[in-house]
Amino acid sequence: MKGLGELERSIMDILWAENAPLTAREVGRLIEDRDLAPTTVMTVLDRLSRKGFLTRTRDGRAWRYQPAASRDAYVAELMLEALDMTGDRDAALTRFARAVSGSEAEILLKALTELEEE
Amino acid sequence: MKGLGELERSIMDILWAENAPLTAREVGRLIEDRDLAPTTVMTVLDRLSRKGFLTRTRDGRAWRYQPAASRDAYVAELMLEALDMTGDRDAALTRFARAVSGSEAEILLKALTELEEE
DNA sequence: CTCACCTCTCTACAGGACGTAGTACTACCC
DNA sequence: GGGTAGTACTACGTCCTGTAGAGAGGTGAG
Repeated sequence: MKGLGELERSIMDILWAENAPLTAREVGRLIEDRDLAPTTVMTVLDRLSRKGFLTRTRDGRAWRYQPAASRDAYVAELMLEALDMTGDRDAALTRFARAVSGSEAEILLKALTELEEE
Repeated sequence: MKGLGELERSIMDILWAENAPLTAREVGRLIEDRDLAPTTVMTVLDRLSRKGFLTRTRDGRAWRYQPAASRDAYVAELMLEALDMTGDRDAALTRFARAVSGSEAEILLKALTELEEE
Protein backbone atom coordinates (compact mmCIF):
# COMPACT_ATOMS: atom_id res chain seq x y z
CA MET A 1 0.00 0.00 0.00
CA LYS A 2 1.24 3.44 -0.82
CA GLY A 3 1.05 6.37 1.53
CA LEU A 4 -1.10 9.41 0.99
CA GLY A 5 -0.11 12.96 0.30
CA GLU A 6 -1.38 15.80 2.38
CA LEU A 7 -4.24 16.83 0.18
CA GLU A 8 -5.11 13.23 -0.44
CA ARG A 9 -5.32 12.64 3.27
CA SER A 10 -7.49 15.70 3.82
CA ILE A 11 -9.88 14.40 1.27
CA MET A 12 -9.88 10.92 2.71
CA ASP A 13 -10.56 12.47 6.08
CA ILE A 14 -13.60 14.20 4.71
CA LEU A 15 -14.91 11.05 3.13
CA TRP A 16 -14.19 9.03 6.22
CA ALA A 17 -16.04 11.54 8.34
CA GLU A 18 -19.07 11.64 6.08
CA ASN A 19 -21.08 8.49 5.95
CA ALA A 20 -22.58 9.03 2.55
CA PRO A 21 -20.78 8.89 -0.80
CA LEU A 22 -19.97 12.41 -1.96
CA THR A 23 -19.52 14.03 -5.31
CA ALA A 24 -16.41 15.98 -6.17
CA ARG A 25 -18.30 19.22 -5.77
CA GLU A 26 -19.51 18.29 -2.33
CA VAL A 27 -16.02 17.34 -1.25
CA GLY A 28 -14.73 20.61 -2.62
CA ARG A 29 -17.30 22.50 -0.60
CA LEU A 30 -16.15 20.74 2.55
CA ILE A 31 -12.57 21.86 2.12
CA GLU A 32 -13.00 25.46 3.09
CA ASP A 33 -9.51 26.33 4.18
CA ARG A 34 -7.91 25.81 0.83
CA ASP A 35 -9.23 27.49 -2.23
CA LEU A 36 -8.93 24.69 -4.70
CA ALA A 37 -10.12 24.57 -8.25
CA PRO A 38 -12.89 22.03 -8.76
CA THR A 39 -10.71 20.11 -11.17
CA THR A 40 -8.07 19.76 -8.51
CA VAL A 41 -10.50 17.97 -6.25
CA MET A 42 -11.63 15.80 -9.11
CA THR A 43 -8.10 14.86 -10.01
CA VAL A 44 -7.28 13.85 -6.49
CA LEU A 45 -10.48 11.88 -6.12
CA ASP A 46 -9.69 10.14 -9.35
CA ARG A 47 -6.19 9.26 -8.22
CA LEU A 48 -7.46 8.01 -4.91
CA SER A 49 -9.94 5.72 -6.56
CA ARG A 50 -7.29 4.48 -8.95
CA LYS A 51 -5.10 3.71 -5.97
CA GLY A 52 -7.90 1.70 -4.46
CA PHE A 53 -8.68 4.02 -1.57
CA LEU A 54 -12.02 5.05 -2.95
CA THR A 55 -14.91 3.39 -4.72
CA ARG A 56 -17.06 5.40 -7.04
CA THR A 57 -20.50 4.96 -8.46
CA ARG A 58 -22.38 6.95 -11.01
CA ASP A 59 -25.01 9.43 -9.96
CA GLY A 60 -26.34 10.98 -13.13
CA ARG A 61 -23.27 12.34 -14.85
CA ALA A 62 -21.42 12.82 -11.60
CA TRP A 63 -19.44 10.28 -9.62
CA ARG A 64 -20.03 9.63 -5.99
CA TYR A 65 -16.97 8.63 -4.05
CA GLN A 66 -16.73 6.68 -0.86
CA PRO A 67 -13.86 5.08 1.03
CA ALA A 68 -13.08 1.53 0.07
CA ALA A 69 -12.09 0.78 3.65
CA SER A 70 -12.66 2.41 6.99
CA ARG A 71 -10.04 4.67 8.43
CA ASP A 72 -9.45 2.22 11.21
CA ALA A 73 -8.74 -0.52 8.74
CA TYR A 74 -6.34 1.75 6.93
CA VAL A 75 -4.55 2.70 10.11
CA ALA A 76 -4.36 -0.89 11.26
CA GLU A 77 -2.94 -1.87 7.92
CA LEU A 78 -0.32 0.83 8.11
CA MET A 79 0.65 -0.42 11.51
CA LEU A 80 0.95 -3.97 10.29
CA GLU A 81 2.98 -2.80 7.37
CA ALA A 82 5.39 -1.04 9.66
CA LEU A 83 5.57 -4.18 11.71
CA ASP A 84 6.41 -6.22 8.65
CA MET A 85 9.45 -4.12 8.12
CA THR A 86 11.32 -5.46 11.04
CA GLY A 87 13.18 -8.71 11.35
CA ASP A 88 12.28 -9.05 14.96
CA ARG A 89 8.56 -8.55 15.22
CA ASP A 90 8.46 -9.48 18.84
CA ALA A 91 10.91 -6.83 19.85
CA ALA A 92 9.04 -4.21 17.87
CA LEU A 93 5.74 -5.26 19.34
CA THR A 94 7.11 -5.16 22.83
CA ARG A 95 8.47 -1.73 22.25
CA PHE A 96 5.22 -0.62 20.78
CA ALA A 97 3.30 -1.94 23.75
CA ARG A 98 5.50 0.08 26.06
CA ALA A 99 5.04 3.20 23.99
CA VAL A 100 1.26 3.34 23.97
CA SER A 101 -0.18 5.36 26.76
CA GLY A 102 -2.01 3.79 29.65
CA SER A 103 -5.59 4.12 28.48
CA GLU A 104 -4.64 2.81 25.12
CA ALA A 105 -2.82 -0.08 26.62
CA GLU A 106 -6.06 -0.98 28.28
CA ILE A 107 -7.93 -0.87 25.01
CA LEU A 108 -5.38 -3.15 23.48
CA LEU A 109 -5.46 -5.46 26.41
CA LYS A 110 -9.20 -5.66 26.29
CA ALA A 111 -9.28 -6.38 22.59
CA LEU A 112 -6.66 -9.07 23.03
CA THR A 113 -8.32 -10.81 25.91
CA GLU A 114 -11.62 -10.77 24.09
CA LEU A 115 -9.88 -12.50 21.26
CA GLU A 116 -8.66 -15.22 23.53
CA GLU A 117 -12.07 -15.83 24.92
CA GLU A 118 -13.53 -16.49 21.52
CA MET B 1 9.27 11.39 10.46
CA LYS B 2 9.66 10.75 6.76
CA GLY B 3 9.63 7.33 5.20
CA LEU B 4 12.58 5.69 3.55
CA GLY B 5 13.16 4.82 -0.06
CA GLU B 6 14.06 1.34 -1.12
CA LEU B 7 17.79 1.78 -1.28
CA GLU B 8 17.72 3.81 1.89
CA ARG B 9 15.95 1.01 3.64
CA SER B 10 18.40 -1.60 2.36
CA ILE B 11 21.21 0.44 3.76
CA MET B 12 19.47 0.96 7.06
CA ASP B 13 18.89 -2.77 7.20
CA ILE B 14 22.58 -3.39 6.81
CA LEU B 15 23.47 -0.94 9.51
CA TRP B 16 20.79 -2.26 11.82
CA ALA B 17 22.05 -5.79 11.32
CA GLU B 18 25.65 -4.88 11.97
CA ASN B 19 26.41 -3.82 15.46
CA ALA B 20 29.43 -1.73 14.67
CA PRO B 21 29.52 1.61 12.87
CA LEU B 22 30.47 1.06 9.24
CA THR B 23 32.19 3.15 6.62
CA ALA B 24 30.63 3.80 3.25
CA ARG B 25 32.97 1.32 1.65
CA GLU B 26 32.03 -1.38 4.07
CA VAL B 27 28.35 -0.77 3.51
CA GLY B 28 28.94 -0.88 -0.22
CA ARG B 29 30.65 -4.23 0.10
CA LEU B 30 27.68 -5.60 2.01
CA ILE B 31 25.26 -4.75 -0.77
CA GLU B 32 26.24 -7.45 -3.20
CA ASP B 33 23.09 -7.77 -5.24
CA ARG B 34 23.20 -4.29 -6.65
CA ASP B 35 26.29 -3.01 -8.35
CA LEU B 36 26.36 0.49 -6.99
CA ALA B 37 28.99 3.13 -7.47
CA PRO B 38 30.77 3.98 -4.22
CA THR B 39 29.56 7.52 -4.48
CA THR B 40 25.99 6.31 -4.61
CA VAL B 41 26.38 4.63 -1.26
CA MET B 42 28.03 7.72 0.16
CA THR B 43 25.28 9.96 -1.09
CA VAL B 44 22.60 7.83 0.48
CA LEU B 45 24.48 7.56 3.75
CA ASP B 46 24.84 11.28 3.75
CA ARG B 47 21.16 11.83 3.14
CA LEU B 48 20.24 9.36 5.83
CA SER B 49 22.38 11.11 8.38
CA ARG B 50 20.98 14.45 7.33
CA LYS B 51 17.51 13.03 7.87
CA GLY B 52 18.49 11.94 11.33
CA PHE B 53 18.45 8.21 10.76
CA LEU B 54 22.19 7.87 11.08
CA THR B 55 24.91 9.27 13.27
CA ARG B 56 28.39 9.56 11.92
CA THR B 57 31.75 9.92 13.52
CA ARG B 58 35.15 10.45 12.01
CA ASP B 59 37.56 7.58 11.63
CA GLY B 60 40.65 9.00 10.03
CA ARG B 61 39.41 10.61 6.85
CA ALA B 62 36.44 8.32 6.61
CA TRP B 63 33.08 8.56 8.29
CA ARG B 64 31.61 5.72 10.25
CA TYR B 65 27.86 5.55 10.20
CA GLN B 66 25.55 3.96 12.69
CA PRO B 67 21.81 4.03 13.23
CA ALA B 68 20.54 6.81 15.43
CA ALA B 69 17.82 4.50 16.75
CA SER B 70 17.21 0.79 16.74
CA ARG B 71 15.03 -0.72 14.11
CA ASP B 72 12.49 -1.65 16.72
CA ALA B 73 12.26 1.92 17.86
CA TYR B 74 11.82 3.02 14.28
CA VAL B 75 9.11 0.47 13.64
CA ALA B 76 7.33 1.30 16.86
CA GLU B 77 7.43 4.97 15.96
CA LEU B 78 5.99 4.27 12.54
CA MET B 79 3.19 2.36 14.18
CA LEU B 80 2.46 5.17 16.58
CA GLU B 81 2.53 7.62 13.74
CA ALA B 82 -0.05 5.58 11.87
CA LEU B 83 -2.11 5.48 15.01
CA ASP B 84 -1.95 9.24 15.35
CA MET B 85 -3.58 9.57 12.01
CA THR B 86 -6.92 8.37 13.13
CA GLY B 87 -9.57 10.24 14.97
CA ASP B 88 -10.65 7.17 16.82
CA ARG B 89 -7.55 5.60 18.27
CA ASP B 90 -9.49 3.02 20.21
CA ALA B 91 -11.19 1.64 17.15
CA ALA B 92 -7.93 1.47 15.27
CA LEU B 93 -6.21 -0.25 18.17
CA THR B 94 -8.98 -2.76 18.50
CA ARG B 95 -8.80 -3.52 14.84
CA PHE B 96 -5.07 -3.82 15.03
CA ALA B 97 -5.30 -6.21 17.92
CA ARG B 98 -7.62 -8.42 15.93
CA ALA B 99 -5.33 -8.33 12.95
CA VAL B 100 -2.13 -9.52 14.60
CA SER B 101 -1.68 -13.24 14.45
CA GLY B 102 -2.00 -15.44 17.51
CA SER B 103 1.60 -15.71 18.57
CA GLU B 104 2.03 -12.00 18.19
CA ALA B 105 -1.07 -11.33 20.16
CA GLU B 106 0.56 -13.24 22.96
CA ILE B 107 3.69 -11.17 22.75
CA LEU B 108 1.63 -8.03 22.94
CA LEU B 109 -0.40 -9.38 25.78
CA LYS B 110 2.71 -10.31 27.69
CA ALA B 111 4.30 -6.93 27.19
CA LEU B 112 1.13 -5.22 28.30
CA THR B 113 0.58 -7.27 31.39
CA GLU B 114 4.19 -6.79 32.38
CA LEU B 115 3.58 -3.11 32.12
CA GLU B 116 0.67 -3.33 34.49
CA GLU B 117 2.64 -5.21 37.02
CA GLU B 118 5.24 -2.52 37.23
C1' DC C 1 -33.74 26.36 -29.44
C1' DT C 2 -29.91 28.31 -27.42
C1' DC C 3 -26.84 29.70 -23.95
C1' DA C 4 -24.80 29.34 -19.61
C1' DC C 5 -23.29 25.89 -16.64
C1' DC C 6 -21.89 21.54 -14.52
C1' DT C 7 -19.14 17.57 -14.63
C1' DC C 8 -16.08 14.59 -16.84
C1' DT C 9 -11.74 13.22 -19.00
C1' DC C 10 -7.19 14.40 -20.61
C1' DT C 11 -3.17 16.78 -20.39
C1' DA C 12 0.28 19.57 -18.13
C1' DC C 13 3.57 21.48 -15.14
C1' DA C 14 6.35 22.58 -11.04
C1' DG C 15 8.54 20.97 -6.86
C1' DG C 16 10.41 17.47 -4.01
C1' DA C 17 12.18 12.85 -2.94
C1' DC C 18 15.02 9.19 -4.36
C1' DG C 19 18.22 6.28 -7.12
C1' DT C 20 22.21 6.81 -9.32
C1' DA C 21 26.53 8.59 -10.37
C1' DG C 22 30.39 11.83 -12.18
C1' DT C 23 33.90 15.35 -10.95
C1' DA C 24 37.14 17.54 -8.46
C1' DC C 25 40.00 17.86 -4.46
C1' DT C 26 42.77 15.97 -0.56
C1' DA C 27 45.45 12.77 2.04
C1' DC C 28 48.07 8.59 2.42
C1' DC C 29 50.82 4.44 1.21
C1' DC C 30 54.55 2.31 -1.35
C1' DG D 1 54.89 10.98 -7.04
C1' DG D 2 51.27 8.00 -8.76
C1' DG D 3 47.62 4.97 -7.48
C1' DT D 4 44.02 4.58 -3.93
C1' DA D 5 40.50 5.88 -0.83
C1' DG D 6 37.73 9.09 0.89
C1' DT D 7 35.14 13.54 0.86
C1' DA D 8 32.09 17.32 -0.84
C1' DC D 9 29.49 19.09 -4.44
C1' DT D 10 26.75 18.78 -8.41
C1' DA D 11 23.62 16.63 -11.58
C1' DC D 12 20.02 14.21 -13.85
C1' DG D 13 16.04 11.16 -14.72
C1' DT D 14 11.88 9.41 -12.65
C1' DC D 15 8.04 9.15 -9.90
C1' DC D 16 4.62 11.18 -6.80
C1' DT D 17 1.80 14.94 -5.52
C1' DG D 18 -0.48 19.47 -5.65
C1' DT D 19 -2.48 22.21 -8.70
C1' DA D 20 -5.08 23.39 -12.56
C1' DG D 21 -6.51 24.47 -17.57
C1' DA D 22 -8.77 22.88 -22.05
C1' DG D 23 -12.11 20.65 -24.36
C1' DA D 24 -16.36 17.69 -24.71
C1' DG D 25 -20.91 16.57 -23.72
C1' DG D 26 -25.17 16.77 -21.20
C1' DT D 27 -28.98 19.93 -18.83
C1' DG D 28 -31.90 23.36 -17.23
C1' DA D 29 -33.64 28.33 -17.85
C1' DG D 30 -35.57 31.40 -20.68
